[in-house]
Amino acid sequence: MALSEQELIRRENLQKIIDLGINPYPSSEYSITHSSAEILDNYTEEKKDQFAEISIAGRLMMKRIMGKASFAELQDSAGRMQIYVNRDEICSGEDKALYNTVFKKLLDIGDFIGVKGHTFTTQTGHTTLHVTELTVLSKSLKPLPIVKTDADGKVHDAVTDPEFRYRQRYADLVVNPGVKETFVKRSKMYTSMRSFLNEKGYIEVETPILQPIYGGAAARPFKTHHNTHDRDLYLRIANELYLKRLVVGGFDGVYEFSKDFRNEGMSRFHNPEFTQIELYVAYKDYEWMMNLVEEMIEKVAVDVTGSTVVKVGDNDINFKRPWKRYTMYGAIEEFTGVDISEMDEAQMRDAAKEMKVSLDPTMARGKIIDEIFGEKCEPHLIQPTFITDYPIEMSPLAKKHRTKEGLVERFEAICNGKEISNAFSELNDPIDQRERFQAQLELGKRGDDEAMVLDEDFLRALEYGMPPTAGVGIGMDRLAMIMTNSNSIQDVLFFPQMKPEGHTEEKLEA
RNA sequence: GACCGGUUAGCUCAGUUGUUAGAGCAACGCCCUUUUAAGGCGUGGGUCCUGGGUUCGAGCCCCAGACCGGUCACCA
Repeated sequence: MALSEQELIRRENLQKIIDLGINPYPSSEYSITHSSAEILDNYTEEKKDQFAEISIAGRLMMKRIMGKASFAELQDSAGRMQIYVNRDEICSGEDKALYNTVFKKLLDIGDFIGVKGHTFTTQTGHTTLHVTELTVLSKSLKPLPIVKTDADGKVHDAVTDPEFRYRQRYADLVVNPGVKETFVKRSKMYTSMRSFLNEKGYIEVETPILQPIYGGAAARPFKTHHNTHDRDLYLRIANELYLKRLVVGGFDGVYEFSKDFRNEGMSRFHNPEFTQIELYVAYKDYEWMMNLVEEMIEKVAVDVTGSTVVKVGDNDINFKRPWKRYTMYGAIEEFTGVDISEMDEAQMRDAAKEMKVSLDPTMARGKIIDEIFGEKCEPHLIQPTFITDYPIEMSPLAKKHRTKEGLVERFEAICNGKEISNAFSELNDPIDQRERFQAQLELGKRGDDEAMVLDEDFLRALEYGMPPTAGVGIGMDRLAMIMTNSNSIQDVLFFPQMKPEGHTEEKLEA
């Protein structure tokens, strides 16, 4: 790629810095006493002494040069603050090159510098670092987009092109205010859940991502090959079956933040790799798990946003316990006025037709129920809501309902019209489990490429005996979308999957 | 996968009825010692996504393709 005019000038500036005997990429530690935020939040005229000899480091993001003195803005990981650079103070001797040449001409927006000095308040009332010593820490060769924020806080020329933002997240993070905050919140979600679960004594574990048999969900996998054993392996679509093996082994509470991979379509709710937390607790059931999920996510909301009420688009979503609960049939009756619980497949088809829900002729009873629910109920469930008691056909890993024929002990948590969580009383009857797998195999033979595969080793584990267990999976990306008011999964993933850029492809082939 | 929209300077965007490509910021030069979307004067910078076509002439019209987004379909 040909370099732009500005890139050429930056390379020339780099060489000129070297020619002046300054290392543009020094290796020694630069000692920082404060972050920009620590200064801005704590400085007052009375505490001047505490801020008399301090240092900060970061990117130069703006220069306002006024002859022999200048203002500039330095951005560090905590924010941005103004610095004041005076020629005769950073160049106390005769040689004024550091100011006249290096600072004024050779330093560009995006360069990392470190500055030492004292804090003061300008005539216009802005806390500013008065620089007495300036060190070049790293030269930037590529111009960053310029985004400005005015006195009213209005952002001008924000980089909005999603392609730029997702492909060059590093630049998006530097220039767009608020992007970093999204990811800090995402991180806090993890911290919040970890502390919640650790306090209860559950153990965080790691299980294989490369699996000989993919299981625990219905999805198409990514396939890869292990040369040493000369066999195909799959990237996990879920870690459910491995965590249950650990429950068999005697861990009564295990969880894992699991990066899972599904070789399927992409949308603003789907990325080929995504993250779930899965948790399994022995001697519990799905009723117990509902209470735990409520409690945990309410805490997450408070830890991440400071409130149980989270603004998402036009909605205020309230995670305060208790959440609304419907059975699946109950939800359908609530939103359509039709009780389908006693209907056979043919009656259900008619009912669906009446509701203008379009069905595939191959759909069986369970699938029809799911279709009606997905069409008529799910989009209306904005506030966090539990839906319980799913048809058995769609839940091959869940225990049969203790009283209701044809259903399983399963719940999903729905929020903002989307599933965020899925849980069961886990099926621990090895004979029933084998039959369910076999039913899935039949589906597979009929061409369902998402049907589950029979996992003999998992069945062997179940045959040793697994205690009654409640299990849950929570979609971390979708929860992050809600907690950060993001409209797309790409906004809560640092590096969402993208098709390759044309010119980088050529380089790979060369 | 289908439909719709987008792609012009480093960034944000104009570009009329087809005839020499525009602005702001950024960059470069000069001035300026408390400015803050700093300011003043001046200058340079373009594969108009790619490839074909129509035309005397295409950023603009036509065809094909690439990438991005949205909606739908698919999808636990």
